[in-house]
Amino acid sequence: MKPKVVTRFAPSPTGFLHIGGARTALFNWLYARHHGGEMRLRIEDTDRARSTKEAIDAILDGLTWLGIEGDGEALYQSERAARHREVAEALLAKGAAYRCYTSAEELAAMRETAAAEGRPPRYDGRWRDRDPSEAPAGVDPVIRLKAPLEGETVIPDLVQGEVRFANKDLDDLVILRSDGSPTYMLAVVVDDHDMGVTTIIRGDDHLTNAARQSLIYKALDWPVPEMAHIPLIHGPDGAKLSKRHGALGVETYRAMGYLPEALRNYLVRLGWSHGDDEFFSTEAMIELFDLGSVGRSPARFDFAKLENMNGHYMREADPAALLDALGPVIDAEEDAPALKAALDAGGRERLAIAMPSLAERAKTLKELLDNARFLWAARPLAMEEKAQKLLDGEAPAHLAALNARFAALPDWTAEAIEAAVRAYAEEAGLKLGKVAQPLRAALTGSTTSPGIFDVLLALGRDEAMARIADQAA
RNA sequence: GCGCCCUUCGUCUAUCGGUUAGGACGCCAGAUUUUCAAUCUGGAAAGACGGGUUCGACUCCCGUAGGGCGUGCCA
Repeated sequence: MKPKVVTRFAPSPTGFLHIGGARTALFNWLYARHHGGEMRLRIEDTDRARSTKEAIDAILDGLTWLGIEGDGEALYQSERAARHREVAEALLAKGAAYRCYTSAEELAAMRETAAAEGRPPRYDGRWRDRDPSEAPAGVDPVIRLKAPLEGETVIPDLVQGEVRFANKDLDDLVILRSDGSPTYMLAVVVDDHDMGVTTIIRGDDHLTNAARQSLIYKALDWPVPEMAHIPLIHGPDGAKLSKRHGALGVETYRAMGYLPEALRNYLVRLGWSHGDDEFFSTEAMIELFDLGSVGRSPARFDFAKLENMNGHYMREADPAALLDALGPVIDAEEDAPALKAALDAGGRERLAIAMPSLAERAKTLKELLDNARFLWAARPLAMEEKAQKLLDGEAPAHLAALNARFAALPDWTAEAIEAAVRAYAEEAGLKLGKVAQPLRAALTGSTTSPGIFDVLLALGRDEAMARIADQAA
């Protein structure tokens, strides 16, 4: 029987959780869930200078928002330095590693000559077999792995297939720095092993590292975990995803009004497919996800498709949940304070009533919010040019007549409102549009809005009639 | 420079030697409609290039071009 699957997501907290990291986390999570296993979290904060508390929180918050939960406590790599050092010493003791006293200047010179001679810049192994007694005084050595000189290292990758590296191309990497701290290469191997990780799923920018790490595993006589290197996500222009090209923190997507389920669905389809299917519930994703269906070519991030999916999920969402999700979007608005004041002054009630109708026609919560602003706009409404035109001719008279009918309605319900407007149109011998458009203009100052009856209802009788009166003859 | 990876409509992808190369987003046209959105119908749109292998290649092999990643006492 195969051991329980354990995957891990190991971000380095030097920035925020960007879209590529989010997808890596998602794949790890799906794979673990699919196999009834666990996904552990590890914060790779070895680089103290560049790791910040804010970044760690942003990553954790981002994962939570996306609905991706790690199992068990998150491991902080920085707390494991002693263990890393211990493993490096053990390697040294068994002769699989050695102390190297080469200075930074020597290393630089080495690379320079290599470049000049057109050779790959690699450490030349000058301390590999040197006697420790030759060590220069006062120099703190690093510990390097005594990597094999010949043969090849094969990574049986679950996504990439068998990837081969000639060992001669892999030099003796540093595993412990001169200050006694572990390098990433060592720390990753030790932590993955100690955490019981069975399957490593990460970006294919780590593919070369996989070979080096594989060498460390072998030197330690530890089993090499299964690996899957997934292709990176590129920006819309095909260039590497950078801060200028869509590599925004997930919290930015939240502020832009995307729903986590939509982002997740979009992300899972970037690189992974299941026939012609596009939409997957969380359960379906977990059930169907497998690494064999992950492609090997990089994908471009496409906001248009994300928006489409987001619209889909917004239409399906619970209106009350949408109202809650609006928070971060409102905070990101330039006029956030005024907006909140308007919402508190009755806007929220109107918004709640109009929500189903609003959600139907917006692709993001940001768009929804923009479309909702007429709800709490101050009278007299500013008229768009095209809206103003709808108020010409007979329109003011019709508005006045409608207001009279509205005033007489016993109840201000969707049914009553619709019946009244339709009856008026019919009696006046007008197509509904002839009545609805002027109404829309008077009520929203615009030519586009949610369904007119929904607008009437959301505004409430008093406000609606007041706005109509402003434009009536 | 060297190593590794990649290459089907504009984008995400299906295809796992034999298909009119399918779907989705976007785009265009039409239908519907109280506007917008949604929805429905239809349309334009792809195998980077050159060689092989094969009865037959998008699919396998080689090369070229293009792209990506790596090449640190960063992670």
